[in-house]
Amino acid sequence: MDIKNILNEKGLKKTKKRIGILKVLENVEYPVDVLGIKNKLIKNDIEINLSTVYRALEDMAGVGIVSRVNFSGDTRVFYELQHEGHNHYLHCLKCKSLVMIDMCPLREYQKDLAKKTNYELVKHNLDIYGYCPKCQEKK
Amino acid sequence: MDIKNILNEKGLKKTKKRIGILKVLENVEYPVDVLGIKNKLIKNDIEINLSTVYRALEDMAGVGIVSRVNFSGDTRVFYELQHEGHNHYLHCLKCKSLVMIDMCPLREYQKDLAKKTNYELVKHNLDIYGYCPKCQEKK
DNA sequence: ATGCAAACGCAAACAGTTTGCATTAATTTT
DNA sequence: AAAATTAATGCAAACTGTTTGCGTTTGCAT
Repeated sequence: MDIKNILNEKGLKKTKKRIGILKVLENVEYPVDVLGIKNKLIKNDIEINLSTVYRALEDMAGVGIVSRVNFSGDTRVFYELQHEGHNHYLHCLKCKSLVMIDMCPLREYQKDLAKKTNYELVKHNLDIYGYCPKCQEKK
Repeated sequence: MDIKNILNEKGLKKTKKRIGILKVLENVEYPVDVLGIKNKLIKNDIEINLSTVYRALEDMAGVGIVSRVNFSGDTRVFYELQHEGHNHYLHCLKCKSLVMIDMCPLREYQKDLAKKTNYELVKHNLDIYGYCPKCQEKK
């Protein structure tokens, strides 16, 4: 994703704060929530109001620059850059750690399903929950 | 699931309100949110306080009678009876309709993944998003 | 029937998110 | 390059969904 131009290309204004948000998302391994983004910006000396972060992300999600993610048992909204592909996560129910799953077993399945149902399918979320090796020991 | 006895079996007290909640969940096609449950109870002349619904569901989720569900772009928590199997949903992004997907392509995949990662996997969420046939016409 | 713990209602607190409005900054027009 | 236009921002307040403390009620074991 070309952070330098994407905002203008999508009809949004290219501001320091929005670019800052995109850089945060670019450097982060997992989806971040709004407060997390604000905190990372402040570490980089970019003062920003929470509602600005909310609005920027909503706008950018609207034009497909970022996408919303949410996880079971957590009411917060997380964001990530809109990936060419898509990500799936393995969650530890105890320590809340997150591991990305590379392989997606659903591409073919989604195609079949689209045919059967006549839906036009655009994305899917897959999250798998369990206990990581460390937390199994503790149990 | 045997609504008559499950509460006592799991060490919870069998009250009218909790039984009412379970009956609501039994008669509902899709996961319901807490307010939805309260409204359905009131229609059945069961007055109940919202916090009672919250606490009852949390307790029942704790002992595995019900399970929490959440959907992309909606921060509310939904509940359903804990199924022997599990459910996956097909979401229309426009009209927000929900269709249950019977077949789960992930059973084998989850087993493999558990072996590879040494996680003890307990559940997964799969939600597929797109546009239903009706909403495709409107576009 | 009595006593104890769990379940309940109510009000208040809380967390995350959204909104209205006045101000500032980015892009467009001149 | 300056002026005009419109989007983006900060701030305070509102709002929604959820949680908590506490006094009262109910279910259930004794």
